[in-house]
Amino acid sequence: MNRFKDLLTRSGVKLTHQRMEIYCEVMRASDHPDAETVYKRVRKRIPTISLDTVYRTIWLLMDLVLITTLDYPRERMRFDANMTPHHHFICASCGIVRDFYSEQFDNLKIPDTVKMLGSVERTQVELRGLCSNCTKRKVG
Amino acid sequence: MNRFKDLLTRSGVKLTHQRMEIYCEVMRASDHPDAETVYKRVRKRIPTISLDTVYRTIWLLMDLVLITTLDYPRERMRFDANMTPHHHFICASCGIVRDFYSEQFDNLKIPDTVKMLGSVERTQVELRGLCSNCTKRKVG
DNA sequence: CTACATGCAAAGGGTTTGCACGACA
DNA sequence: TGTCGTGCAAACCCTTTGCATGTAG
Repeated sequence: MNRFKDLLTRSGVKLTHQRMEIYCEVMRASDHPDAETVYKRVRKRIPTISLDTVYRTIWLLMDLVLITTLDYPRERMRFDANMTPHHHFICASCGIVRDFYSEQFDNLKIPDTVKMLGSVERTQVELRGLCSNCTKRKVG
Repeated sequence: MNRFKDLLTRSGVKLTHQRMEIYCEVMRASDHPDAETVYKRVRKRIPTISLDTVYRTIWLLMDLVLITTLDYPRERMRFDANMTPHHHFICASCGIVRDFYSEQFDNLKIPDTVKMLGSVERTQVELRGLCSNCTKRKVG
């Protein structure tokens, strides 16, 4: 929590109680809540908070790398007709997604802790980073 | 393509040229297009096609497990303040996402083919299947 | 004090739906 | 020929934005 305050201050961003409550709420949650859910929960403590403050704060926290999205970079839905086992390299900057193949990744040993959660039908590895194009662009 | 026709017929679904073109287009694409992009491309061959037919066909193809989404199950955006390395178990039926930890998965050896695509900063494994709740529900 | 954050309400944009017409089987 | 699929346009819903007010630093 102190780390949170420091980071906000050092980033030149104001420390409001809305921001603190929203961050706490997402931290506390283990169910990967959506914006609406965060909003409802935070409203128990700050009844006057608005949904758009939740959104604005969430994007702020993402810029500060304090939280992430479960989904791919903020985008519309994208589709894939490649139904053979494959994996994804995702560029964090431009959002491009490249398929790649790896027998090693196709056959990962499923941890016992996961077997208790349910049955696994598909294994997919996601590697995130900077694609070579975006790397060049940042250097140049 | 014959497999496609068979599957549609066996599913009691009509084989229209719109459906064929949309499936072909998603098959052919290697860039994980969104609905709008598929729409634009298919329109070159069927100028009168409409965007909502693209959407309806895409959901149909997903039900037939002929294509997938890059994203998590059709949903709103969800957030995660767990910034320590972790992985996800996703239930294909109810959409619940459970975190789990695995040092093996944290330290996967990156294939050389990926190193040529760009630099990897984060490795995350996604295991999809049926959670124990949904398994029970289907059996019961 | 002053710039930045918030709340409200309205706009935006991707996706879905109702309905009448058209086309596969 | 009957049923299902399509196109159109409007509805829907999540998310974003503009603006006046409030507040942290």
